[in-house]
Amino acid sequence: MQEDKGALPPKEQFSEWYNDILWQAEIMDVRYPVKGVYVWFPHGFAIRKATYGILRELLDRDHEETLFPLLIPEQEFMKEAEHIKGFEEEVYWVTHGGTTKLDVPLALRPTSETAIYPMYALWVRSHADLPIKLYQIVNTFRYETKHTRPLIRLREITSFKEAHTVHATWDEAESQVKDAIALYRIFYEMLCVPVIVSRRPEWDKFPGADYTIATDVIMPDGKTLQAGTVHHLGDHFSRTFDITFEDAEGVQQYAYQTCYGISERCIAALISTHGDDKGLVLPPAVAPVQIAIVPILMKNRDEEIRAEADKLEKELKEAGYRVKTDYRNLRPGAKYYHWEMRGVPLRVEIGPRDIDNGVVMTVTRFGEKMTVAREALFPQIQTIMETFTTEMRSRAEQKAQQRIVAVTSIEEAREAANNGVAVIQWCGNQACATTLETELDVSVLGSDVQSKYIDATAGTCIVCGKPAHPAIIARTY
RNA sequence: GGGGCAGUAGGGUAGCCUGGUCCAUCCUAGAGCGUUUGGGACGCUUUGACGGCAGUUCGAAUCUGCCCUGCCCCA
Repeated sequence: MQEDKGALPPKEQFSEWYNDILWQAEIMDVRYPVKGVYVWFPHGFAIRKATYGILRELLDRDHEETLFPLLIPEQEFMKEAEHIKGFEEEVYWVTHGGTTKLDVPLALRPTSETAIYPMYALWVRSHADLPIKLYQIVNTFRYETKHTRPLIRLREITSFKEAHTVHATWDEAESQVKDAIALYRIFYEMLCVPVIVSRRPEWDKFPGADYTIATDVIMPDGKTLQAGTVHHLGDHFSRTFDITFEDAEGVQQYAYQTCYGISERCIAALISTHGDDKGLVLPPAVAPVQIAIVPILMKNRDEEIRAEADKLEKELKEAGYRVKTDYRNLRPGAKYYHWEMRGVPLRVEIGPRDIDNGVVMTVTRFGEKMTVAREALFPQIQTIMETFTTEMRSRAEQKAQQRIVAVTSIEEAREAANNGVAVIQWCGNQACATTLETELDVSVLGSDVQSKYIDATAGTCIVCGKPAHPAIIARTY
């Protein structure tokens, strides 16, 4: 038993596992010599491309994609007081052009409100221009002072999908918030990643928002990862940036806005939710290689086997699958480990015995082996892929459910939050939240929790005993 | 923000305390040739490293300082 043959640390050691899998499954190269910024390997980038393809497809149904500049002039950036306060310690400033000091310092966007909204002020004239629903997928910069981590806490976020909408009324904006949450739910459903939706506490909302709804994912070590936020901006930014429209009666009104974002944390959630001791496990929808064909080459029948594998590859590609045939000069076992590490959902083996019997061997990433008649392969493969996706989803759901525990005392909460998400009753008072946060070393994620595993029944506050509603607490990334 | 530990081929490491024989060890990986192939193949040949700058010294991977980078703990 040689353990160190490219094997991962066990997933129970999540931190080590995570760092290692990024390297071994060729997702990110962390060796770039600037803190907090990393390089996408082609395989990781292909996962990103497929994942963001889904996100784009969902958004494109009623949004338009756009692209705003990376640089934001200081005077625009400084307009919204709360917004600045939320970001001022994290902004990178461009102060020079060559050796010349700039008259106006330029911020590298930490998020694009202050880049987009001055333009919205120009674009929005009448109620007929509304609603506006735009999004962009861009890189953003934040000078993180805490520990940076690939895909999770970055100084350059490379894959920030941010949508910015403008509406005539507060209610219409709220309805957009609900649409956005629904959209994020579908997105994570397609990644087979369970999420918990909740309303962030007042002190934790987006700087300059009326309120913030967030989606959290429970990681294998029990900490939660914020993997999507939706903000109702009210009219704070429209007042600041003077985004007004003429209503049907001819009166100038301030517009109402929302914005919502998802970053490459969704990839971190994808990897962490599904991966196992052998490597990545990817849903077929985002797997760069959906089917790996491993020909079992024998010297005396080499050409015949290659011809069969080629034919199989051609047919699978014509059926629309992303397929790779592995002709490398390695033992078959080495190839199995290779593709398992990279999360390929289905492996198809074809060797002399199979050819003689008119079959192929199929093996899913969960290790389920099946001999399938060559003639009957096509309907079978589709079924296998669908069943596999369903199985991924239910395994992930089960793990998530196990980590969500409703509790009625602070001691129980300590225990539950140490292992996942504790569902408590909370009166909504910040003092009670602070008590919990400091005593248990957790964060109050939010209230108005939307999850099928969490009961919405009211009760009494776990800290002060006053009337309360369910809230969730956890250790966070 | 505070404290601790570390940086040696592409990856993982030995050597450092006690400076010299270290043109730096082992595993892995890469390249070439050949034999192999139903769960991590084998043989031969070969490539490749002391984070950066300064200092101490006859001599530095080894000691000192600063910088850069990474990891861990605490707020």
